[in-house]
Amino acid sequence: MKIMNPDPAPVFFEKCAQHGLKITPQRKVIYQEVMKAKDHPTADAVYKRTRKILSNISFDTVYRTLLSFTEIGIINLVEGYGEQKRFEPDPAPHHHFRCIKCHTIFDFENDSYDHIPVPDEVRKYGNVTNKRVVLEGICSKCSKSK
Amino acid sequence: MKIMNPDPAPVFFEKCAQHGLKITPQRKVIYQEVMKAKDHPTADAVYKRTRKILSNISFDTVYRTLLSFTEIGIINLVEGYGEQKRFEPDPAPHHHFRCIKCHTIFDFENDSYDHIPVPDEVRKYGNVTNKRVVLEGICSKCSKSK
DNA sequence: ATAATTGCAAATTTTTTGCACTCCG
DNA sequence: CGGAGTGCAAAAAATTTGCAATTAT
Repeated sequence: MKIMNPDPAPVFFEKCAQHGLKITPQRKVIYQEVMKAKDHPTADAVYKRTRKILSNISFDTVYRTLLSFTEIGIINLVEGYGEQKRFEPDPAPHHHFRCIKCHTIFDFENDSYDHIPVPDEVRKYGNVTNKRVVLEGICSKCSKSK
Repeated sequence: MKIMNPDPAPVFFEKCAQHGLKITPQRKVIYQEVMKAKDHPTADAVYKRTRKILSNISFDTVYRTLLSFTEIGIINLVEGYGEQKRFEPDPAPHHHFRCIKCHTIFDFENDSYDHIPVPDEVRKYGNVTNKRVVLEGICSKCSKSK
């Protein structure tokens, strides 16, 4: 027998319980689909993927659920330049190379970047919970197609 | 006699000439206003400021002009999370502390951040033209108002 | 002269809000 | 049962596109 919709990881249930979010079939599917993503999907992309499983789920539910997940720290938002929101399912610390033409974000890991010190000066602004190095430039694909 | 609208800095004329952008009164005013900004204004904010000088300028002109300026490198876009675009008039290399609650961006300079090396691994993605460290957290104002 | 730019308007796209119905706890 | 969550719909906000009149080179 094939398992069609295995339950999400325990962390999902924990986080939801911690923050008083109810477990619904929609949320389970959205969680699975967004965590499965290798890219940085938009809400619309997640919506399209979830529809293959829950054919009558609404975009609003997906959109609001992704925002909820972001609030409780299950996923994150990644930086863009005023385009659509993009979600980051990967919780491991990592850094970004962003193409300024096509807006693709390439993830990479770098131990020394992870450990850059927070300047004292910044402490006055607030409490740093996240560090990321953003490198920008033109990706190889875009520099070819000219 | 009072100088009402002094000409923009020479770099403005140079950059425009370099990229074939024509010098128009609108562009001169938009340039002056955006460069004067101490914050990271939205197009709408720049529009409101330019209207005080050119009372009949349209939002579209401001919006498109800011995008043009971004393309030719007079100003930059700063990273956000899918909100409105925000423009960065400061050309000096600097880094950002972003409040994840109110989305305020605090600029800071840091020499060692400026000089972090680009990992070899990243070269395969494309050519890096810009480096920025983005620190995220909750700003002191937001952590008070709770 | 002529090609770029502007202003206006409309069309898209993205995000937010309201509300009745449903369902989880 | 009661409040949180969903789906539908509409509203609001932001961005993009088309075009005729204007203007810089």
